[in-house]
Amino acid sequence: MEDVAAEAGVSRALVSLVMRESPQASAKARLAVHAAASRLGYRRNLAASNLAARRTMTIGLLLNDLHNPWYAEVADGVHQVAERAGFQVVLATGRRSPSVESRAVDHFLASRVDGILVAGCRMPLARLQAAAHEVPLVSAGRTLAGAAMGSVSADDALGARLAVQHLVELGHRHIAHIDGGRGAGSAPRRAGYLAAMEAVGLAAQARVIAGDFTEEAGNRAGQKLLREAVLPTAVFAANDLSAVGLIDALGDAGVHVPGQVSVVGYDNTSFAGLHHIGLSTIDQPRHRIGQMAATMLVTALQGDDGLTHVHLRPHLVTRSSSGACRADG
Amino acid sequence: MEDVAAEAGVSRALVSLVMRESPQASAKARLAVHAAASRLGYRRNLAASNLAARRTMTIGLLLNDLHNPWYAEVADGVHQVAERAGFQVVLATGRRSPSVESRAVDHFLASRVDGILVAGCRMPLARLQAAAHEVPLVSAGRTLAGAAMGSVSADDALGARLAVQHLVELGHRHIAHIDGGRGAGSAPRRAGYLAAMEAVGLAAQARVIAGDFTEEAGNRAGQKLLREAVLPTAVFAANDLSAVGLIDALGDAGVHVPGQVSVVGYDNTSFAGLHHIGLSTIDQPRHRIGQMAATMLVTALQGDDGLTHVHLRPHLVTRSSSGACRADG
DNA sequence: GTGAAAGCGCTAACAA
DNA sequence: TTGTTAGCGCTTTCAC
Repeated sequence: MEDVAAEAGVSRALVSLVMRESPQASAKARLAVHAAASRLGYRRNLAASNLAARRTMTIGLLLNDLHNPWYAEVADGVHQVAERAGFQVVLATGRRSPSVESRAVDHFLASRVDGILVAGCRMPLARLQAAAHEVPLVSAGRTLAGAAMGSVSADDALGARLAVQHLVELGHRHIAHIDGGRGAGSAPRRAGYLAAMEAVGLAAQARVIAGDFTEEAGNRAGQKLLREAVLPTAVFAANDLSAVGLIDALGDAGVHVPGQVSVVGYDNTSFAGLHHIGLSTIDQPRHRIGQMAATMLVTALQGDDGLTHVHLRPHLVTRSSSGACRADG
Repeated sequence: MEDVAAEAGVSRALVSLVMRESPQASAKARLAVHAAASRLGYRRNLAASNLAARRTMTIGLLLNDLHNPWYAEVADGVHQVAERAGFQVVLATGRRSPSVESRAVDHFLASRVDGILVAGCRMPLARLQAAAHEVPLVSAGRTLAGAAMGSVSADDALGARLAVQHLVELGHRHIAHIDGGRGAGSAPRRAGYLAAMEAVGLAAQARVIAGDFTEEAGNRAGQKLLREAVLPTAVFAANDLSAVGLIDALGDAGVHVPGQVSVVGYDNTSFAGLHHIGLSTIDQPRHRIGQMAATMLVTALQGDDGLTHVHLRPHLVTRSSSGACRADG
């Protein structure tokens, strides 16, 4: 920095101001300094800068799983908001492992990020709670009841209700549900399904088949249904993958979708939109989740400590896997 | 740190040693210091530490697009190697935009990462070149001819050859290719296809149809083929998405796959393995690419400056979309 | 806009 | 093992 000041023929203090993009520096000074800096190949040392300034203007974003495009969309929303507010986003991945997540959070904390955003994270609540006491923390995608932190997620129970309502409107009464076992979101989706069936007077027709969010589980569920006396006229699967597995099992048995059985999935995964599959499904406002979570965090960082828990509305996407109920339904 | 030393009843220097996991600290000292640290809620300030040590033991990994699972697998390979070597990996995403990529690299450089890994990046070569002069840099997934940097990628021409050979072995002679336009990897795949056709004496039967790596393009290509006098008996698509679009178009026209037309894709995307699709395709060793790239970078960081350019072998994955040539082929 | 001075919290080199 | 002594490269404050 010393050298840059000399090269530009100004003071060290001015160089510092320019590098920080302070409005106190005149336009010509700015130019002179930048020119000198690039001539010398100088660039500010963030470690030194952060150390002296005692803040980093950085937020750490922990993504549970890079393989899942869900997180990519949340990250897009986060980046958008954070950058507009002048924060750098640094990413880390938990690779589906709580201990890796935990180390990532430690790294964020050691790096003195100004705030932390966790997307779909699985580490123990107590661990997160502890982190939240060091720095503002918001969870995206998973509702966390913890104190001192915020969360933004989609309303899974509502999503399930939308799926059931859609099928009911198509005339279906025998609507089964393939659930997601102990997976994330499985419980509220199942509860939402049961509540919705009851609300339309179909509690007696409700039927939950165990699954685990895999294609394989959807396939098994399909084979199970096919062995029974009466085939339901519609199935609501807890995610798209099991919906596809189910459709496959039905197809192998010569059962037409949606002619004989309608199918609705959940998540609006990328492949759901492939023409070849055309799955009706429930879409989560992933981008909005990211935006809101980032907004909440940025607001908290700016002093207005308004960490709350918000639920966003999912919506139905209708494609070719759902249709009118068959005659004998 | 001062406080921790007091609390543990030891010297500041020892605390520093313990926090750095130096073997010079005795086991009991280690325990005492850790206990004191957690009692006081102390954690090392990485900014200060990096500043004083003048290295960060960190490598920056720039992923071109989080939405593409390709990068997730590369990242897995990178993490695995980097962590074993004691490096922290910090992630950033280019969001498919060269300017965003460029800013991410600037941030890495300002943070004084020890090395940079770029996966599938699109920023101007000159820009990367400049970065490579500040710090060791390796490109994964894209071969970069630049000096002072390494690269690890898959051999696309070989992948195309594998696809053609597979179809030839099944008895096909009329093998068309839907290409990827100006997309990444499109050119070598097309060239590999043409070379392979020529190598087996089928240069006259070679047929390239323009595409752009989308499902829509595959669909259009299918409709185009269907309008022609003779339908090829097999099609090699430059990626899975266009292969699926093609299969869809064929299906709509009542053409059976693989009974009448065999289809091979490229990339082994997650949906290719769905039973419902069952696409034969070319798989890239994504995980290996990440591992090798990280290994190359770590090696360079350890002084043995062996940055080179390596090509890894892709392989064929056979599923249900390819089969014996139809009788009149 | 400048210059000086005082750290930020840590590592590193050395002597004890 | 320990205490000491210098910085690392920057921001901040304050008087000028």
